[in-house]
Amino acid sequence: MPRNGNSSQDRVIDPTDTKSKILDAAEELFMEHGFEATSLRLITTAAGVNLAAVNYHFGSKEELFQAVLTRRLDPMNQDRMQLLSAYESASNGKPLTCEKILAAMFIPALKLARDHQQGGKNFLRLLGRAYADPAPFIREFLSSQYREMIARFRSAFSFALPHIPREELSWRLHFVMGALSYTLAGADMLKIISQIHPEEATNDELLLKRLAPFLAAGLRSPSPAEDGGHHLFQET
Amino acid sequence: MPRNGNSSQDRVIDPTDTKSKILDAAEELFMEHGFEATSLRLITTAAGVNLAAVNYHFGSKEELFQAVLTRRLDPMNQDRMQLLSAYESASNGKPLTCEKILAAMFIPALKLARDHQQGGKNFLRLLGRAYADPAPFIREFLSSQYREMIARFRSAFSFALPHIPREELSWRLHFVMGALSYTLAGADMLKIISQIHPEEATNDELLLKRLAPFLAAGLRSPSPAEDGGHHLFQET
DNA sequence: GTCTATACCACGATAGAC
DNA sequence: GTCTATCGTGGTATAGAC
Repeated sequence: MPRNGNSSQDRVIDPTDTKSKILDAAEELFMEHGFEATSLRLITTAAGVNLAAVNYHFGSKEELFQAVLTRRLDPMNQDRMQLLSAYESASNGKPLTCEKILAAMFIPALKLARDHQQGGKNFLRLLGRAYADPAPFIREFLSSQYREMIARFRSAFSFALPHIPREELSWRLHFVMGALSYTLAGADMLKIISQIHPEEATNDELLLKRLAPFLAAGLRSPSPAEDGGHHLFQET
Repeated sequence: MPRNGNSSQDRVIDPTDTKSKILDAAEELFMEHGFEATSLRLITTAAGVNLAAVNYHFGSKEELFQAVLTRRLDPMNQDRMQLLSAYESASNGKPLTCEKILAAMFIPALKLARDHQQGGKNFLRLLGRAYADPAPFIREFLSSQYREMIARFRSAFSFALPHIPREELSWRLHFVMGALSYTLAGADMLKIISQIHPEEATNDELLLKRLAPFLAAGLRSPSPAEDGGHHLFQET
C-alpha cells in the first residue's frame, strides 16, 4: 500500500491517474464547502473513483486535505523566500522598505491565485479558512509548513525596523498574517462591512494593493514601549 | 412546541432548566472543539438531558449554535455602540481619535472575555473562528448580528478621518475586523509566529493593547489615491 | 408543554474478495 | 489496485409517556 508520500519513485504527474483525479476533485470541493462539509462520497463521485480509493491512496480524509494544501502551499512559500532574497540582493545591504517585504509575501500569493487555471482563484480562501480552524491536525500542519518562511520574514522585518523590539515585532507579524489570512478568506464578509461593489470585491489584486499600505503603516508605527504607553484600556 | 425564540412570555433565566443546561454545556464544548467536531450526543450527555431535547428546544444543531453566540454577542455589540456614543458625547462635537474609536470596539470584547466566570475567556476564540467559517448559516447570522454596529463605527471613523475616501475606509474597516477576529481566534498561532511566552499569549488584554496602535496607524495612513499610487505589484 | 425512546439515513473508516 | 460489504457514530424526526 502506497499511502501518502510522493517520496520514492512516484511516476511523474499524470492527471489521469486515480490519485490526481482525487486531488483535483477534492481541491475544488474543499474550496467550495470547507473541510467538514465536504464528504468523501462527494469527492469520489466527482472524481469518478471508488469511495475506498481515498483511504488507499491518502490514508484518511485529513491526510487528503493536507495533500491538497501542500501541493500549492509549498511552492508558494518557496517563491516568497526566493523573492525576498532577490530583493535583498538588489538592495546592496541596505534594509528593504516594509512595502517591499510585504510585496515578497503578497506577490507569490497573487501568482498562485491567478496562474492555475482551475480553482486557483479560490485556493487562498481555503487557506485563509484553514488558519482559523481549531482542528489540531490542521494547526500542526500549517505550523510546520510556515515555520521556515515566517522565520525568514521576521529577520527581514527586524533588519528593516531596528528600532522595534524583537518581541513587539513578533506580535506585529502575527497581526500581518492575521489580516492577510482573514482578508483572503472572508471576501464574503465585505458585503457585511459595506457597499463595496461585488465585482471589485473578488479582485484579489486590488484587495492586496489596499492591504499592503495599511499593514506597512502599522509595522512602522512607534513601539508602545517608546511612546510612553498611553494606557488605552484603563480609562472608563 | 417552543422551538427557538425567547420572544413571548419566557420565564426568566433559570440556570437549572433544560434549555439553559443545554446552552451552557454547548457553549463550553463548542469553544473547546469547534462547531463540527462537537456532537449533540456529547452536549446532551454533559448537560444531563436527553438527545432529543436539543431538537425540541432549538430546532437543530445550527440554531443551537446561533443561540450560543447570540447570548453573548448581542450584549457585547450593544455595549460597543453605547460606549462609542459616550465617547462622542464627551468630545463636544470634535472627532474622536482612531485609538478612542478602537477602544470602544475592544473594551466590551475584553469585558466579555473576563466578566463571565465560565467560558468567557475562550468565547472570543469561538467567535473569531466563526468569522472564517464557510458555512452559509454562520455567515448570514454574523452578517445580521454585526450590520448595525459596523455601520455605526464606520460613520465614527468617517468623521475622524475625513480625508480618507469612504470606499477606502470600508476596506480598512474590513482589515481591522479581520485582524481583530484572527488575533482572537488564533492564539495558538502565536507559537508558529514565534517565541512569545505562552502565558503571555493567552493574555487578551496585552494582545489588544498591542493590536490597537498597530491598527490605528494603518487607519490613519495616507490614502493610496492621494500618494500618487506607487504600483507595488507591478515591479518584477 | 415537556421530555424520552427509538428509528432513520449519511458519514468516515476498514477488512477481505477479486 | 480496486471494489463491495459492513461497522460505529453523526444529525434529525417522530411517536408517545408524563
